[in-house]
Amino acid sequence: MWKLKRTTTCGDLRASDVGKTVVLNGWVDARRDFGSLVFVDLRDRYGKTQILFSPDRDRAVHDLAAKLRGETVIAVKGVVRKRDADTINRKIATGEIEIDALELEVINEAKTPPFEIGDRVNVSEEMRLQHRFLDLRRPAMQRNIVTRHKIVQTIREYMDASGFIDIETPYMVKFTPGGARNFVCPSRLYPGKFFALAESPQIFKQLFMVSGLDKYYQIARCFRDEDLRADRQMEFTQLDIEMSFVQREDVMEAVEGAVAAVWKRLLGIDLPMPFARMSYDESERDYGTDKPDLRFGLKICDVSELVKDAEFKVFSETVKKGGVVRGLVAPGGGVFSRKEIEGLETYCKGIGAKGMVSLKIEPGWKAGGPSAKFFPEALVRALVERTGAKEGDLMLFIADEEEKAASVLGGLRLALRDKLKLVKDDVYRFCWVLDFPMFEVSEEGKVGAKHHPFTSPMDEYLDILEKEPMKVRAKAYDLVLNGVELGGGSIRIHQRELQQRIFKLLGLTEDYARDRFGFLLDAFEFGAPPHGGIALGIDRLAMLILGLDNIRDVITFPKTQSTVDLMTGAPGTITEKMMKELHIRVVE
RNA sequence: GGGGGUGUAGCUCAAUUGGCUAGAGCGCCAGCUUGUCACGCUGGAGGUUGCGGGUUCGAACCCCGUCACCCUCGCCA
Repeated sequence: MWKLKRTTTCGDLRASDVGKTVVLNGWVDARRDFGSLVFVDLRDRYGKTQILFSPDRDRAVHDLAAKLRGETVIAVKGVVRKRDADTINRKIATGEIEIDALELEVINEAKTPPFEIGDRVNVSEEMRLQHRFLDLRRPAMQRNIVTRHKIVQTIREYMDASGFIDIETPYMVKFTPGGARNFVCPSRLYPGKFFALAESPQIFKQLFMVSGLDKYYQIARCFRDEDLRADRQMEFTQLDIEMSFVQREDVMEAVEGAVAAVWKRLLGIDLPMPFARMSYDESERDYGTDKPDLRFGLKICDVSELVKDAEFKVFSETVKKGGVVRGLVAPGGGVFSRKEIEGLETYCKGIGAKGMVSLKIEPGWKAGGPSAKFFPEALVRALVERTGAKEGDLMLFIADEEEKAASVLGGLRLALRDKLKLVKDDVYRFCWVLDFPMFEVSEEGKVGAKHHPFTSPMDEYLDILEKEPMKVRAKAYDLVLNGVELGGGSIRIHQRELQQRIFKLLGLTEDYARDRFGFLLDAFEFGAPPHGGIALGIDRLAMLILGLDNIRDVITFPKTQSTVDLMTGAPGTITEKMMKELHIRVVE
């Protein structure tokens, strides 16, 4: 039990509080010992306050303070005192005052921490995750957590004000095929049967619409047993939304409002509305991806038509075989060394390219580089005109089948963004990507849903659904920010017959579809309204607002890339007894 | 499962072509210090160079294997 309970925090006191007797609680951030005078910076979530321990005031208190170590939890009672003009610390909010200590209580001593608690030292992430409770004591991490709180708070206020209601859905659900792998939970009551952790609240929120609850939202945790990335954790948080009697513009408008409210509150920025819109085809063609980074140019150009009869066989043969030749311009890339250009080609090969052709633009429509001799002046002139290249630039071309050329150039475009430092901080370019294909073909040739199987096809494609499924476009939309997919959604199917047609196209037998989704199909027969929604990644949103490149810094206890919690050691084994009770056995 | 990067003191890093007792800053310990605020000064302790094996007169450095962390492809409807 400790005696001195705080009357204020370490971030509150100002010159106007001079003369007050206060009690502060907190952690020793630093101690500066002058033999006689001892200064202690006391820290809590709200800030830092300097405490002065003078031997003239109380010898015993001073001597105790001289022995304080970093991170010890203490309580100090003292008088707020104005600092002399030349000893004011402009770097901290409480820098005009200090506490003249009368009493000191050591509440809990601390061992020397494995790393310094502060923002100025770079500590390896491994070390931080192992001692996350100390890492979270650092001001930078506290700022991330508070920002995340403010984002969620702003969203909740906005959603409530817009008539949305926060409704919870189960996390323990029935396994659903397709999509992300589920985590599975055995139950002692059902041998051989398993719950699954929800990969998303998708079906439940659709059923809310059937129930007439309309305008649903939830800040929901989702669980997916897939490999991790810088922007992916096995459990993550979504802003999940579903609305009835809407078309896609209605959903997009609602999301834009919520996002704009967040940007206004957190960054003071008025986002231009509505956000940019782009079709999936346009995005793939111009940016080589379905999540374009619009903060810089470097659009991809198709030059197939210009080179189809060229002497340069790599180009002409590719076009004759039905492929394409596309390229982009690296501004000022004429100065790249041969090694740098080779580096770019290696990068392209790493993401699936057969090769990369580069042409420097030299004075007088001349081309430079190893392949230059194959490019007569007229062709160079045409290429330059088509791509908009200028003297001193470097044109980079990929010849391949269309999809491959697009994706390689999409990657190359981002590599050039980083290499040439083409984007500034604090620029936010939102974009909706629309008109996604309904289906995609996996490597094994299986037809799968591009978004998910509940997405509605666009009306004009209903007739060719079975005949030419790959031509069908969906009423789906993705929200993209600076090349990061923030979220996606769609107008859903609300008729049993259409839903069954889609299941069938995806290769689900009627029996299987009924077993897994029977309740949904049934629901559609009891008066299902047209509805649609979206889900946005809250972790990614927080990451982008904070200018971070890693989702783990906005999650309190994240897993490593190998899905391990370095602090708790999870996952761990369970006892034989538990396994028996759960009717499960480990098989090698 | 594939590709790439990293691993040296408590922490962050250095160590020339394979060659001196493996160093520095911070932190830690002791002492000095009445206006510091990343205090300063003096001294000190601290190393299985991730782990295992190999090559060599000699390995932090080269080779093989392995582990951990990071980035990435596949995967993430």
